[in-house]
Amino acid sequence: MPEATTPTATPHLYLVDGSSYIFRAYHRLPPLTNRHGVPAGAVYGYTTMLWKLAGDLSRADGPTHMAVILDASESTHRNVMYDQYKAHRPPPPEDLVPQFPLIRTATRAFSIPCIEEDGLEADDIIACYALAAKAKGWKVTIVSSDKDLMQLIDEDAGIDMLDTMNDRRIGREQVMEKFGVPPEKVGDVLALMGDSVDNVPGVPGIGPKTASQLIQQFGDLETVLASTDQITKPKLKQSLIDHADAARLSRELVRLVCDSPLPEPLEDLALKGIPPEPLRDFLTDQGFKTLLARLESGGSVPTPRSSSGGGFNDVMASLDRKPTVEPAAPDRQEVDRSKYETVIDEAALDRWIANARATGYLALDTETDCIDCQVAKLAGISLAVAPNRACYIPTGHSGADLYSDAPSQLPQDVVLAKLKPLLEDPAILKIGHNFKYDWVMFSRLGIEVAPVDDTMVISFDLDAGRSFGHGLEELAKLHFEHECIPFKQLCGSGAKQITFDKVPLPQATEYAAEDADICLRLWLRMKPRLAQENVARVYERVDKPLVAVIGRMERRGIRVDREYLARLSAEFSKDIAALEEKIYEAACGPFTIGSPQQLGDVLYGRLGLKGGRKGKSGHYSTDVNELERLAAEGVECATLVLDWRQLTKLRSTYTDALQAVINPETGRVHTSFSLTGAQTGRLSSNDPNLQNIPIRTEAGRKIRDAFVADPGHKLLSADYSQIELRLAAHMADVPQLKDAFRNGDDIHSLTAEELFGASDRESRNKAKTVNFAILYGISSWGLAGRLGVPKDEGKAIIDRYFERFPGIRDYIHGTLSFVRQHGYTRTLFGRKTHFEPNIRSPNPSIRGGAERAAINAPIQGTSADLIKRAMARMDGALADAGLSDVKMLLQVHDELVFEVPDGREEAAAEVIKGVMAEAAGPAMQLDVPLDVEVGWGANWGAAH
DNA sequence: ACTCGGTCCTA
DNA sequence: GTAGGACCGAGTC
Repeated sequence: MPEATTPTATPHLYLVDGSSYIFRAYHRLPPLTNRHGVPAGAVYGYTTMLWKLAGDLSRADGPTHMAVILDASESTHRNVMYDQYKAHRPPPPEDLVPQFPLIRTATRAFSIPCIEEDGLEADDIIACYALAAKAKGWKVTIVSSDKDLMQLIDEDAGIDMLDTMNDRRIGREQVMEKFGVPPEKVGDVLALMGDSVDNVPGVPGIGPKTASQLIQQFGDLETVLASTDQITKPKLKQSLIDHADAARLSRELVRLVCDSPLPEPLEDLALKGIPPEPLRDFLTDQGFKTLLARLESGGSVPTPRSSSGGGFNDVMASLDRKPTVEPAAPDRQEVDRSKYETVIDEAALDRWIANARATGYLALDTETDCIDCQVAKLAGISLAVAPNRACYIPTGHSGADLYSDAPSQLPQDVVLAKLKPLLEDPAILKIGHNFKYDWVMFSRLGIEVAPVDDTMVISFDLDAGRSFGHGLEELAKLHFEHECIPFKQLCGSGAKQITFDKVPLPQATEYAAEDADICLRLWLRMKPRLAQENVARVYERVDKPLVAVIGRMERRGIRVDREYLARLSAEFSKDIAALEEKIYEAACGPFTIGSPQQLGDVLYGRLGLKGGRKGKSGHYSTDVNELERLAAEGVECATLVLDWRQLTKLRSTYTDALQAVINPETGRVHTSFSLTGAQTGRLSSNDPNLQNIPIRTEAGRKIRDAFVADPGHKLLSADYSQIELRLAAHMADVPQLKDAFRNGDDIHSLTAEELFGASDRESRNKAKTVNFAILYGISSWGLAGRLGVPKDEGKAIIDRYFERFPGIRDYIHGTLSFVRQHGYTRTLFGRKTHFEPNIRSPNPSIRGGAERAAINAPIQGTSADLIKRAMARMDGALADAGLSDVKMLLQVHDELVFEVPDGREEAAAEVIKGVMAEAAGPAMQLDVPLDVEVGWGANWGAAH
């Protein structure tokens, strides 16, 4: 029995210096990302290292005990000694920051204990464990290459080091080779030479060579300092005399603290094997396919050395080992839903309010009976003040059906009256996830919540463009590997779905309090990153203020003329019916016109037309280009279908749909704007989308007329003229374009002159297309297609454009080289959009797409920043001008729509124009003016 | 009841 | 060539 031999073997403790490892792995490995798009190069390096170490478990001299040691906090006893300690260390690279938490995840996945302790650096913890193990006669291997730790090497006592980066064992001999002194003298050498990274001062003028030589000659630091009279070099002598105190301080700074109590007893670090289960999940989740394949193949699953033949059962046998030691840092505590409280009496509510006041901030979340916050009724409110300290306050729960009683709960007005002073207190920060929803709910209940932080917006400002969304559940999984209770589990789905107010309080509490708890944890985790990753300004100054501004716009809604829409619907229906008859006649029989599949078969099959293109689905393409081609060839059926499509589109998407979304209480349509909907920083609009109301065609334009002002008011529309081209001229620094905008010249005519030496209508149209192509990330192929010319000619035009406007070429090259290097682009106001991993894809079409998007993102994003800045200031500027009854209703990317009392149009126009035109200042001075065109009328169509 | 591709509306 | 959302038919569960 091999087991019989195990107890007699000397225990061997491996202490892994995780903190120093990831810095080195980061700099040595390429900037990989995991399948979530989060940088994971260092994590991957770390994982392979653990894998290798785990493999040593089966070796005769391999580890029996193992722990990973991490740095817990910034401040240690060394800062007390010397306030400059590590003071000049630059912040970690921003694509390393998101990897820190993953290091713990990886360690946990291997079921290896992970130790960190406030106030102690990893080096000190390692020293404590090394000496404790030595005292028991154990062998110790320190897995690190940190020179400070070389002080601990003591081969006679069985302490050595292992540098996994180059797979090298470090013993006394290697230390002698490096420092010229034995391990016990390394501290003296380090004290003399200092360390610029940790800001250990050392003695000026003394580097590794001199330090080593002096210690070899005199034996230790104190003797060196006492023997300056024997030193012949005058500079060196003086420096040692002048900086003796600095040398003594340095000696203390590099001394390892080894007398702290062990955070975990040595015995608890026993490691018999690596259970495959959490490891498999981790490797899958990160997309580390090579390691996963090795795990699945079973051959190289790390196995314990005590096992007879290794293999699966032995691995599983180690499942009963003590769980991974996890530090109790605030956001790392496991979510424990049993700690949540249901608040149903006033004393408890008062206690929670006092908790929040004492903390200074709270996370909160509202539960309602409906996802539309404009009509929803409140079911309850959850609060969280610290991880696992969360509660749910039901106020609107009813029984599960008509025959059961409502549960005991506080009345809504009591709860709101008690919460209102807290929620409106400017000294208490309220944190929500997608807080706009809650803001509108509270606003409807007469509470103006402020100040607020929104973790969804924070996540967006940090990680826009990465491969994960910004929903609470998704972020909980990503940042904490925590699975939230699915809403479906509580309320079901589809026809059998119940509303939240019918959920029994125990389950409702677990779900609702968890949301607030997770929101608070996300805030603790992400808020510091805003400053570290240099996006605090765009969050604080642009996006955060928009939460309440947009909440107000959504609450106001816009008035829609229902009868007018109904008449339009009827009109369209009549025309559609007539077209259908004609189409069936032309097609020799009825079919589903709305089915592209059937339409393709009719055109190219039954009617036998030629030249059809098939897409990847194997069906004929029947898009507008194909139908227009056929129509131009005189195919009547194609013309009819085009008309049919336009009218059915208008009817289904607009005239019918808009009538259905008029809020019965307000008689208005309340869209929902998403702050995180567009990766470039634009807003998006849904339920209904009011950012795609038709304008280009005659029939479509009629729909704009359905958006009307309240009686006694006008709708006023203000839009930026050619804002993206202006920004391109500024950002790419193109003198001709900037001059043209300053002089108010026609920009497309100027481009036509430059490109073609003429500015007739055809040349101008071509130039206009080229200008847009630039904004969208040009390709000769795409431009040629748009212009209907051969690819060569497209390329020639682009070349001429770059020749005439070299700034544009430099902008494109500069943007691409930046995004390739950093993985993201930035707007003028600092907004980031990430493009990893696609910007590095080996697939040219994916990479090309990312490149075009990256060229466009700074321009589109800056435009979004500008109008957002204008919106954030608008209500205040109107109020200052005595125009607080002018209401901002809609934003359509470069346009703002207002409702203005009759007679105030001119005054409002002046203020609005001013705010929009000055939106860049004072932070930014643009080289081009921002022109704003304003119009007003009884309806939106007339306001243009 | 859900997802996907095709289509088409906007800036 | 950029950025979105909505509707429909058709295929899947």
